[in-house]
Amino acid sequence: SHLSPTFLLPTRLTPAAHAALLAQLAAHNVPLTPTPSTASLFLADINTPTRCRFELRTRGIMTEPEPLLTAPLRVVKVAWFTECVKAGRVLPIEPWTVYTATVCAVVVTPGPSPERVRVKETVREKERKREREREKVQAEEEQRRGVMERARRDGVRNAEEDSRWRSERSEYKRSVYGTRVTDEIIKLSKSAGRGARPSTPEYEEERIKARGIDEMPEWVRRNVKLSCCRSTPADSPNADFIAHLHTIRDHRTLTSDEVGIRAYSTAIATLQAYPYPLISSSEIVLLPGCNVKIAALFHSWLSSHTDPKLRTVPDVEKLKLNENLVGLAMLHRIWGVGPETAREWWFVRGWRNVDDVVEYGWKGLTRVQQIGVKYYDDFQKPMMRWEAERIRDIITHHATLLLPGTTTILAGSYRRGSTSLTDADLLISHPDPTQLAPSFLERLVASLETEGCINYTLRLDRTAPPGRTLQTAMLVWQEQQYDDVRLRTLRLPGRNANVRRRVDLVVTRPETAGMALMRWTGGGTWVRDLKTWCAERGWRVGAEGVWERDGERVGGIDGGLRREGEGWEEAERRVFVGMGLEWRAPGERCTG
DNA sequence: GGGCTGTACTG
DNA sequence: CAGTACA
DNA sequence: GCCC
Repeated sequence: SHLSPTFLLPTRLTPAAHAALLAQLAAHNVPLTPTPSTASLFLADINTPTRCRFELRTRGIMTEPEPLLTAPLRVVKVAWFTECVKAGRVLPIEPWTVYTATVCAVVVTPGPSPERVRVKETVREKERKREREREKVQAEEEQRRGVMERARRDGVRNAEEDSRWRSERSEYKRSVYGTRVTDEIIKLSKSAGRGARPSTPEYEEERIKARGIDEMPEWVRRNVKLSCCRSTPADSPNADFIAHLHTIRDHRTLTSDEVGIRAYSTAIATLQAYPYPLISSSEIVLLPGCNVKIAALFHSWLSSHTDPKLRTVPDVEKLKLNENLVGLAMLHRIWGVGPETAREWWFVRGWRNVDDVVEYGWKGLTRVQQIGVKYYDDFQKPMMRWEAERIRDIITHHATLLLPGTTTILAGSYRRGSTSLTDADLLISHPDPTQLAPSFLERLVASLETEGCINYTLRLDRTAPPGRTLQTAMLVWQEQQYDDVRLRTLRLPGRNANVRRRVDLVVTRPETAGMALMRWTGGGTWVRDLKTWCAERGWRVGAEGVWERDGERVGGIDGGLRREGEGWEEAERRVFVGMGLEWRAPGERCTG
């Protein structure tokens, strides 16, 4: 045939589809090449030039886009070939061409061939892709910034400013305000578009009212970056703005942008700890973990409307309306479905709702995903505090029958004081270290199963090697109806209408009760920062204790449970002391 | 320019 | 090993 | 995205 050497890219094709297509291509005398580097025509199920470039690059072929007429290399939709077969003749190739380019280098990569057929990309590849996209955007930003920088240098900047530029951090931040911050603000208020009011008056106003660093809370002045070293209450005077940061973080979660998740979590935790209503974006850059980006978002929010209740951030509103993100979030709410699976289901398999998942994919789901789908609605329903208390009381009753003297405590968001909960976290221990057998949790779960309180065990730690006595179980709970037994014995078609609840059980030996309580009380960023605090001191911290980097338990940290009943919090206090941290009540760990 | 919490199960 | 789930 |  007159075709150029051709290669079929396996991207997004199942192994079976890939093989079938190869056979069909061969049958139609398409000149297939065994390696991509010798091909000049690529067939692929890819929709964007960027992606084509990426796929070729992962195969060592570096390309630059090139106009169609002169390009020696092109990537064409597989559909072109299938349409040709259908039509019985060679159709014009142009409409199906996704990417045309010239090859600037071919890198022979050692190691495993990338021609493994994959159903989906690995996380690593996606990270790399995101990285590239981000770099591109950043380069544009830098360019724009450079222009402004030069303009400014012509004018106001002098030697004194220049040295301050590089000085100590909060100083640095203050001097930066007026340069990078204003750039960001100008950029954003420009992009804010029609709905935005002119930004200059607000900006001038901000300058006048800006809170100085001397009026800031003590932890800001000391530049305390870790949330475990400050008080973070559940209520914030800036809750409306913080909600927008949550939206951005959710987006970063769905795109597996670990770094973005960290950055926004840190910023959220800081603002959540900040006790005053924010007045200006200049105030924000003085806060640890917040810099020009967060400040720009705040400015965008502040200038979006005069009525605080009606303020928005245009970029965030776009995220909320993005149907892909809305769909991904919906799938992600299924228990057992993380970002990777959500993306695979939404983009590759095209499932648009939970019913699609059931209809087209049920058999392929993991066991816990099936449970997650089955109780999708129930698991979204928030639980009241009294429900968690009931669950605690029932489990405590069973545990005490198995082992008298057992003590329990509700941790998680319950302990932090939330009024509505997504699950119940119950810690279980016993003041006598010799009493808790490794099989205790298993026997407790079995006992609750017999009683009919547990529908499913999502996960149960069965391994109990010597030295490890902390065990966890994740359960699906349904409160029994009082006449359930009667219904069962009389074989009446009774239906239990109680909502299924997620319950996590943690059995800890008394020596590690304080650590375990700290860990399961959270919140997320608080625990993360706690580990950072320990890492900075060369300690490794697990739920079972604090260890030197290489093995030995750190002396002076005693989180032991000494007494029955009220011993939990005292054990936790001793851990704070041992770590050199100030005690924080659970209600002050609401890092969001 | 490199780093970002740490652990354990499931498939 | 990758993905997910805890807080 | 922010920090060192």
